[in-house]
Amino acid sequence: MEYNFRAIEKKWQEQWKASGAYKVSNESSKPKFYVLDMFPYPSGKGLHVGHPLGFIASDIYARFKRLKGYNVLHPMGYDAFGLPAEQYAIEHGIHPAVSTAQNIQNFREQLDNIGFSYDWDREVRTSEPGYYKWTQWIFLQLFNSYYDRSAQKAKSIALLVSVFEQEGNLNQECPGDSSLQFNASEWKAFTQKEQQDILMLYRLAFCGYGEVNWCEALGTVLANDEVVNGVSERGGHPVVKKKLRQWYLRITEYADRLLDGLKTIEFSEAMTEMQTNWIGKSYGAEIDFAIVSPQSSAQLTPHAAPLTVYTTRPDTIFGVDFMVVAPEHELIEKISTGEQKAAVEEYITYVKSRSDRERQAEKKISGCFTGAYAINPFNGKQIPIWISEYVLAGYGTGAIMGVPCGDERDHKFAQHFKIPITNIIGEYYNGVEANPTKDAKLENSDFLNGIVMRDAIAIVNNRLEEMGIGKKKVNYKMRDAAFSRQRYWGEPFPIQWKSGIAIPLPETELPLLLPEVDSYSPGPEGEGPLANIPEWVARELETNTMPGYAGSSWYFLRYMDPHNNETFCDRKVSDYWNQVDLYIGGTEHAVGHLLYSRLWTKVLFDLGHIGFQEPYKKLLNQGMIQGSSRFVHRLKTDPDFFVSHNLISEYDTLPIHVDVNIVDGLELDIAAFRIWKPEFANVKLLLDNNQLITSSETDLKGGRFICSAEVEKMSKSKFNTINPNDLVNKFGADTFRMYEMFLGPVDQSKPWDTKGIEGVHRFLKKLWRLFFDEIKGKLWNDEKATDEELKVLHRTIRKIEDDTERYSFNTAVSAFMICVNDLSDLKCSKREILEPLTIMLTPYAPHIAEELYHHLKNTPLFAQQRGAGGELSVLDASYPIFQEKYVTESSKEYPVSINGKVRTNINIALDATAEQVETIALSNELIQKWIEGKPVKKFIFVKGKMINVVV
RNA sequence: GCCCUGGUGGUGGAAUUGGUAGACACGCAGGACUUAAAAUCCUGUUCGCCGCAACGCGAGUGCGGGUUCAAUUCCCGCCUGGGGCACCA
Repeated sequence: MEYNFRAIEKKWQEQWKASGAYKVSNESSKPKFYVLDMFPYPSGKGLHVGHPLGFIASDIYARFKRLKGYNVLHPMGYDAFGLPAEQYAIEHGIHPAVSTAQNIQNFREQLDNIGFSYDWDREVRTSEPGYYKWTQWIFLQLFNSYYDRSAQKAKSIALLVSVFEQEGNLNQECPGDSSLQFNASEWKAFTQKEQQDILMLYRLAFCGYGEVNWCEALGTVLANDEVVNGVSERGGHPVVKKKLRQWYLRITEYADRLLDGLKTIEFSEAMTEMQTNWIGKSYGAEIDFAIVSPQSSAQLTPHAAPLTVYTTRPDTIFGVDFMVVAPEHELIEKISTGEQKAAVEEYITYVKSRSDRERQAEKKISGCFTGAYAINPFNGKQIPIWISEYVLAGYGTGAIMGVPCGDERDHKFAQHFKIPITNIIGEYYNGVEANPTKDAKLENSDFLNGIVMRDAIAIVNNRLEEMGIGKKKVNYKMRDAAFSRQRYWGEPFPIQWKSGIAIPLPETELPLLLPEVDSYSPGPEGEGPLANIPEWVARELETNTMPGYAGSSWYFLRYMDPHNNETFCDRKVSDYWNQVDLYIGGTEHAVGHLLYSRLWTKVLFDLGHIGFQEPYKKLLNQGMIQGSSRFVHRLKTDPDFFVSHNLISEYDTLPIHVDVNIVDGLELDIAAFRIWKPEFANVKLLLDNNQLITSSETDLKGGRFICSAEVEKMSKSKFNTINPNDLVNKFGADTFRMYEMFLGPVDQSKPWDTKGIEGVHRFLKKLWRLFFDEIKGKLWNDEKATDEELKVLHRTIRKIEDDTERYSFNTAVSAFMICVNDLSDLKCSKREILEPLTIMLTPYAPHIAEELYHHLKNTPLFAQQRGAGGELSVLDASYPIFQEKYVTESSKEYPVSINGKVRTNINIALDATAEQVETIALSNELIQKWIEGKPVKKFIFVKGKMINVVV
């Protein structure tokens, strides 16, 4: 009987489906465990081998926990709204709902192939009305809430209104406009529109104006991704910044809580750092500088408005040699003087054509003097005001003070424009590069001279506050999250506009269904496609739709209670399942999805809808599977002539992508190549041994055609994608699952390489042969296991359990291999050993495990024990328990090194004392030889590890 | 420009992070079985040197320093692959 994986896998997949083996109940006496994958966007390209890496890891962990006696929630669904489906609709006229459904079906087939343990009854699709009804509902919660800063939590906006009626906004600083102040009677005197405009400045979901990438030629707004070098990626049309009405989420109010929450969850250090950097909390000060402009060469005119800069280093105020304001800064127009005006305008025009990204990455220093000067409030020094693209309008006040001796970028700026540099840190500054130290004693700093910079910060802050020209200020890099898109394929906002007032739809009218449209093209004036629908516009409904991250911000909750029509998720149910215990996905969502879903969770918590405020207890990042592309090299002068890679230095060639599937290692399958594309059918190939072959020749004359290789993103256009289906067909799901894990640590990025998959497949066949012999048939028996066999088993139990628990799936696979190798050597086919092994293997290779388990259990004895009709599945077996007594050793082969070099091994009892060990070791002949009679300086003995003799 | 990650045999990786570098697997070489192939099994496989061999010696975890009895692991300085950026005053 041989290992017929195709029949076995098909049989058990059907059986598990029929028996509802993966159905999960919300009620159980077992402890709960929630394992979640980042749900995929169902793209038209289908799954490639990179996708399942995380899915397999989570499936292994979920099945492992199930065997360990947990009630495990392990769902899957689709993040089904998104731009690609809309793009596809524009190009092909196919409704996004239709193409999305097709893609989902395709994904599902691929997923089913691999044998995941998802409870498909809980599937969610964010684009289904039954789902987005609740996305809209949560949006209304956000819309109807504000952030109470003193209580540090979200509260109902109705509450805020009653506060305003009693005391105005005296104790409720306005997050949208900190200068806004009114008392109770003023509030009551406002018109309804005025009141609503004010409330908008408080709401957690609010409407405002913001800049977007606008492409006039395409008549649409573009994502940053779609803009390359100031033009649209598609078509290369110019893109400009345009202000549009936008919805936002007031995530900035939650900055501190998002920061604090990181301490309560297990994210990787890198991930925590990324989120921390994104939030970007900094402590500094805002300082007002008076401005003067020369009216004539002799006369300086003061300006009414000051230049306010934000700095984290007020202690360096005497080192300020110039100011830089962002090119968008509103002051520029007022302060730039006649002589400089033209240059300033020219510079601003140049900057406008550039993206923020380009501006930041630019190595070349650019800038323009405005002609105006700021006055240092402490010593009256005139400081030139420049504009430069490296200062961004969106951060701080959009203006900085340049301290060249302490900041590298300022230093380069000063050097480039030959601005004299004031040294305030003495020998800490070497004149060549800036030194951002806080340890220097200040010099050239008036009343701060001799004070350590670190201490000077508070002194300057106090002085500025006394003078009324500065205040301490905490700043965040993070900005409020833009929450609207001028697109079709997303959730409609449940908002009507009446006389400029946003009115939420009553909950009873949810879901507000996404209407059918004739065309998916954008609406007029940068509005979304919904603006093209007369009925929609007539109802005065919002024409924007929600962004992709809306639906994914709360999907983990819907899985818990997916069919509930009364509420997004029953509170009792969310109390039971609680946080996601293990969340697996890629780092690409480090700051987007992961931050937004944390925000939504906190708001839902504040409003009392759920009982926890961090969605994910533990996050595991899977590495990216890269593609390993192959290239053939073609003569530049002759498109029908290809040169083997080892010879290209002698020719002028161009690399061309070739399908990795027709290259074995680096050797091209020439016959397959000629068939691959018709244009290659008759080409000439110069082989590695300098033999030239033409289309008619099949004899390779002992040569090979060698390709070159490069690691790139996995993508269809690079012909380096591998479809998991092909591998599953060839080797089976169990082999595929184990091979993906065997590839390396799950969190490490690596290029895909199929060539080792045979080894894993051989392992499963070898395991099979412990159970069955081709001639003798059944091998397993009920003989008593020997100590040695039990030692092999229990070592394996310890290793697999430990490795699985710490997500080291690659080493677990190798532990299985070692175990099966050992058992084969021992010719052990005893049930006592094989049964626990089979159970342990279940998370990794469920199909073969179930098959073998059933063979083992297919005896009258077990049938009797089970009773009539008793279901039997390895999925619910109990995990073998490790027993120390089988693996304890009494002695160890100690490596002995002399002066750090290992010279020999000696076997010493583990319970030997240090003195005994020293005596034994030093009397050893070989060790004596190496000591060469020299005195022993030091004898180091690390129990259970090694011995080192220093002479 | 800034941030985060990696760099170990021919290849993927192991060494649970100071304590025997190269587990496990691929590939390769040789052999057994076979008419042959597939499958399977056995042996060898970091590099260099000496040698018939056992053994032995030396080098070795990107490069150069350092700390230590002991460094893939810790520190300093470089080189380099990959990923991300709204980067921060």
